[in-house]
Amino acid sequence: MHRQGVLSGNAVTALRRQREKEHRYRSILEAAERLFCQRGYPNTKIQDIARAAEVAVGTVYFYFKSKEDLLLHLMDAIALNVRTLLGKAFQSPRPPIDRFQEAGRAFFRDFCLAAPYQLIILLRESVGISAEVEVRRRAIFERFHQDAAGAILEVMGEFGTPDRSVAEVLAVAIAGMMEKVAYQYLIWQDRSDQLEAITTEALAFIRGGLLSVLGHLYGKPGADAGGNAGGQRPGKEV
Amino acid sequence: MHRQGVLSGNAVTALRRQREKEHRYRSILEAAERLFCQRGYPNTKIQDIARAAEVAVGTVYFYFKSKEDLLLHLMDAIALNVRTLLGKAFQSPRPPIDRFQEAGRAFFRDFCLAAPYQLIILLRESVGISAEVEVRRRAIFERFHQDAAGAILEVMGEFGTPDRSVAEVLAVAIAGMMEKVAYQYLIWQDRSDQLEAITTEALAFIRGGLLSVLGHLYGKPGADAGGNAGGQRPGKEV
Amino acid sequence: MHRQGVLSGNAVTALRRQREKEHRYRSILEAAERLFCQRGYPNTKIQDIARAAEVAVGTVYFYFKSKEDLLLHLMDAIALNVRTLLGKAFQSPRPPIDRFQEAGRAFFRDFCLAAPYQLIILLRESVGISAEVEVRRRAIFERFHQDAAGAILEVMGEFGTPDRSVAEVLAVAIAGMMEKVAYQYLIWQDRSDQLEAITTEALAFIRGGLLSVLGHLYGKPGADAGGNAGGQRPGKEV
Amino acid sequence: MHRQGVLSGNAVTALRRQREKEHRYRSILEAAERLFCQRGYPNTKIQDIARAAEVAVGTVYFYFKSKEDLLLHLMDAIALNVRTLLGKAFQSPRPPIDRFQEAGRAFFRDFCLAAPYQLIILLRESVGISAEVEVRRRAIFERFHQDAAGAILEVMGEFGTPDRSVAEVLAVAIAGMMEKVAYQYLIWQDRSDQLEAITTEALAFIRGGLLSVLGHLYGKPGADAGGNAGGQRPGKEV
DNA sequence: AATGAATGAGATTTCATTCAT
DNA sequence: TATGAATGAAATCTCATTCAT
Repeated sequence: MHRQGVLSGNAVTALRRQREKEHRYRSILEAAERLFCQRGYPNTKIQDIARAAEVAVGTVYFYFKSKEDLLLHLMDAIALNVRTLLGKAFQSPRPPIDRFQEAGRAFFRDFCLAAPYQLIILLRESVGISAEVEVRRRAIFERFHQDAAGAILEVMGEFGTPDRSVAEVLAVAIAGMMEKVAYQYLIWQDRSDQLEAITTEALAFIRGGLLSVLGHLYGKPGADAGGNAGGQRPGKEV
Repeated sequence: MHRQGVLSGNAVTALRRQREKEHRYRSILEAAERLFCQRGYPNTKIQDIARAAEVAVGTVYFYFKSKEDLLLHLMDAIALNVRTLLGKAFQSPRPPIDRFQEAGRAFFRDFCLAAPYQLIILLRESVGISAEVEVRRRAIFERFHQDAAGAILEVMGEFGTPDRSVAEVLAVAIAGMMEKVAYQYLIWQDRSDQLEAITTEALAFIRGGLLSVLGHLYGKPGADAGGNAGGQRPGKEV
Repeated sequence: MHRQGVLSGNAVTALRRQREKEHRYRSILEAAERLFCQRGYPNTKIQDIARAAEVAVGTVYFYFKSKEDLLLHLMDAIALNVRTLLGKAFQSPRPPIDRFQEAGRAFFRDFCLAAPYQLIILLRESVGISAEVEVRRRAIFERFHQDAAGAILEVMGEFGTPDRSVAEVLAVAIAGMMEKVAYQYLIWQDRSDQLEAITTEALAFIRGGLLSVLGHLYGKPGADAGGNAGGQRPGKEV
Repeated sequence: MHRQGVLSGNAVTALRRQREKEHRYRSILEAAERLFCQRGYPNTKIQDIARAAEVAVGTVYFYFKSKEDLLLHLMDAIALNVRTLLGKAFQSPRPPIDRFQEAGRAFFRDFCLAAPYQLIILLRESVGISAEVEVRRRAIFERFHQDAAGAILEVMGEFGTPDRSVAEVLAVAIAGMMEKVAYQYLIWQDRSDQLEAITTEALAFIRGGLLSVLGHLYGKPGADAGGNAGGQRPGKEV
């Protein structure tokens, strides 16, 4: 009815609709995220999600093919979030070995603490749902591992010829460690207030393990001098 | 009527029945273990379990209160199995730091490889089922962590005054590493044939990380010489 | 888009839907009423009700929380029906004692004969189902008794000071009589064709009993000279 | 092994067994009676009854064909009990009309108060179970009604020619009253301490009603001076 | 006679998904 | 697009009854 500037009323309406649509999409995703964490995926009904997102059940199905699809979208969004975060840390201008510390801190501080629901979805609620979800989980973690392995290869490059297969095992080990620490101290216990100290311990462990393995691998007996260098480490870094 | 020295017919009968009862109980548990792993807990119907165990549905419910109860019993049996295994390794007469390697190898070789279904139940199928199952999971892992922390405290004892809270964080980290490596290389990928090498890498990482942290903690700059000492390690141990 | 004076298409649609919803609700209630009576509550499966009401099983559960809930709603509807009926009779402009006859006739003619299924639900199918159903049953009958006691108190008022506790016992007794007569001659035997006569006997009995008790209560000697007097009454009335 | 008197050991054993058998039978019946009342027939499992009677499930089935059969036996035992009780009262040497009072008091005092579980089985737990149980219930009550009708016929005999069909209606009405009063004041409310007074009211009501109806029937004027009070009324009503 | 483990048909209830409006 | 009533397949669990010992 009213025209504003150059946009016709319809155009304005279209824009608003677009905005509302995106808003709805996000509402649903957020409601699902929260409810999956609070009640568990199998105990969360589409009805609940619809109610929480203030839309009708049918609307959920307009935006997502199925309940599982909703979970998959959620997982993707979360994965993107983590990866972006870790990506930045890994691109730090600091020495390769330190980038690890940075990534670790980012993981705990900017992901686990900042978005605990997402952590829970990734580590608990998406486990054991179905073959397809498990495939997606695996793909997501595979990418994390590749990123981490890439970072390790860089560290290796400073010692000698990088060994991809060793790097991969180490990447998996490191990822496992961090996931478990997060699960233990943020999901099972709530020690978010002591997370700083816990993070420091864990990262020291990782750095030590890493340097030790590399030391052996490349026969640098003083390799762990890196640990020495790191000796001053804990306090300074990050 | 009664013969002295031999069991009366009734006694023999009673014994046999007892045996059969236990056999049925185990049949059901084993069928459930297999099916939960193959199809996933939520996709396994009580009917399937009954069929696989060659009993009637009602019989499953005679032995177990509910499907969840069946899972809990399964988890307990598995936990007992792992703990017994690790317990033996941790009681080895070798130096504390080496016991870790031993426990690690036992975990991979005697548990993960020997009973992959149990590994899957523990790490995947019991995740995200219900609050009660999660409580049990946590309790089980808590015990593992305590065991590992105990072993770390012994290692610490050789350096100086043991610090329980650090030991716990390290125990969690190490457990996480091993779980993840097992999940990645036995559940997601099947690299059981390369498990030997993977185990070695992982354990070297753990030993290195451990010694490095302890070195710093107790101010032994050469701590990582431990890594050196460990240098002889990789090849020999196991 | 909108026409003044008539309902817009949407509004018409909404209205029709509302009507259909109510229609379905009633269909289910009626199907349940019939089946509960014909087969008995425990032998009536939700599936049967759904089939009879021409809806899906899930639809029954959309309208009613559970099978028991369905029964409770049914009981409430029936109770409302009876109470309305009796209420009208009790508000008759005739002398209090006559209102009883009126209510009695209404009960037999307009309720028992007109809606035998409802009678059966109230007296047979809702008995012994569960504690909750029993509570509801009791509440329903309690209200009937209060109504009847109220009517008795009015009769008493014509004799002297009303005595509530006596009125209540009499109300219960009268209600019991009528229920039993209905059960015997309409549920157990089918003497609906002779109900007129049976009703007359029963109501005469009630009137006689009532007057006799009141006579004694308010010290009208001879009131019950052995039933000497009642003579004029029964034959004529009704 | 031991002989006593003339009975051989086997005979003694046989006797003991017979005693034990009867004891078991009664234990089961009593356990069922109690549990049916406490939890309701449908919520009582054969298992529960067996446990309460301290026998095995199979033993219950040795003595009773089915759960329903158990209930039927229970009902029969109860019916026998009531009938015996009422029979004695009705055979009293007192005037026929007074025998009613006696039977009424016996019902409330010696049956309802003395064996509330039996009352509950008869009035609540055997209702709506199955067609067969309902048939038995009806047969039992039919017999009560016949007994009562017989007593009424005797009363009638003192007035004139007995009218069986009227007697039957009155019997049903009286039975209904007493059942309802018992249900209301012993099952729904517990007013067992005031039962004396309640009984008196109810019996006065019955006597009054009875005499009034008979007065009219046999044209004894003055039969119900109480009716006198009501006297102005009767003709008009209804 | 007594036992109690085993049976299995069957009922209630749930809930992801659809689709007419 | 959005709605929400309707669907119905499917799964858990119950429990009366049986029967080998």
